[in-house]
Amino acid sequence: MKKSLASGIEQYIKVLIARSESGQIEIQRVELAETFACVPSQVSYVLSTRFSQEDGYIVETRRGGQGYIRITEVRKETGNLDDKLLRFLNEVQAKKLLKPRETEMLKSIMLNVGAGLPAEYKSRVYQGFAAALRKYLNKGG
Amino acid sequence: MKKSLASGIEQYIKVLIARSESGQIEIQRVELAETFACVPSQVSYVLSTRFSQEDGYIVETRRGGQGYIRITEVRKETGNLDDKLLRFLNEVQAKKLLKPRETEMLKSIMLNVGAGLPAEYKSRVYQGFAAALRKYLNKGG
DNA sequence: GATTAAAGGTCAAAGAAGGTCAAAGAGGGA
DNA sequence: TCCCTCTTTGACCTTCTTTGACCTTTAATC
Repeated sequence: MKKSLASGIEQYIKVLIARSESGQIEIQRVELAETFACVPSQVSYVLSTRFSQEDGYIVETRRGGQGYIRITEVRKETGNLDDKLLRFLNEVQAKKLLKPRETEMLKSIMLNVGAGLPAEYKSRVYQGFAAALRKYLNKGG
Repeated sequence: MKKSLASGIEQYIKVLIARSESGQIEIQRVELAETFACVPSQVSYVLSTRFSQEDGYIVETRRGGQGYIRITEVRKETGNLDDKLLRFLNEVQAKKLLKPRETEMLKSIMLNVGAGLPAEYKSRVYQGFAAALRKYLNKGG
């Protein structure tokens, strides 16, 4: 059974991410399309079907000259900032302090905020967020 | 990943400011343009897109002989950022994209997060938050 | 004071990405 | 075969960047 073009691109991206120390890569849509000899929108298709937030990835893009597509893997290793944040929010939700929709919203927002920050600030912002959320919940928000 | 000319100039200016004790620098448009081998208006472009008041800078200029461009980093005006964030969230809620409880929660959390940040990153984090929230809402969260 | 040179300002056009969406194609299963 | 889903393509859109021609302001010079 022949692998689809989409799967090929998917694998390729995943290898790139695996090889990166940071779990984050930047690609150019046209370049990747050229590599696979396909139209650029094919890359968009792969990103939307296999690198969604539910799949554990954050995708940020920039248009114009020197534009890029940045893909960040939200890793599951303990000690990882993103993972810590997710576990924290899960705990909070388990205590019925947040509704599911609220939890999902906060996860989505904070992971996206974090993806755009250099690591040294990400930690700080996440910690500030956790403190702020605790404070909010304690006040009987 | 190659950076755009605009980003390069942006970073260069930010380094100059960081190195200055006063948080204020003076440059000459033509000189900077020559440094980056580009047209002078490119510098104007960078200033208008990345050194606006919203971004936390004040730009003053003087034409004629011995003209200059003075860029001042504003560090105290953090209250405006809060106001802006609150207005943004109010607008979002007015569009019925967030429930009142959610809006209040986000306001409380983000103001607290912001309070713990050095002014120069607060703007960045708030902007990232706004972008992340928009992204979340667009996906039909 | 008038003139000229030396800045910076503006704006629109061209260029360089990525985004979107719908239509056509390909496979697999009932 | 017929359908349904996933994939592939391409036309067209939006956003951000780069460049250049032309304008305005200010200082220096005559």
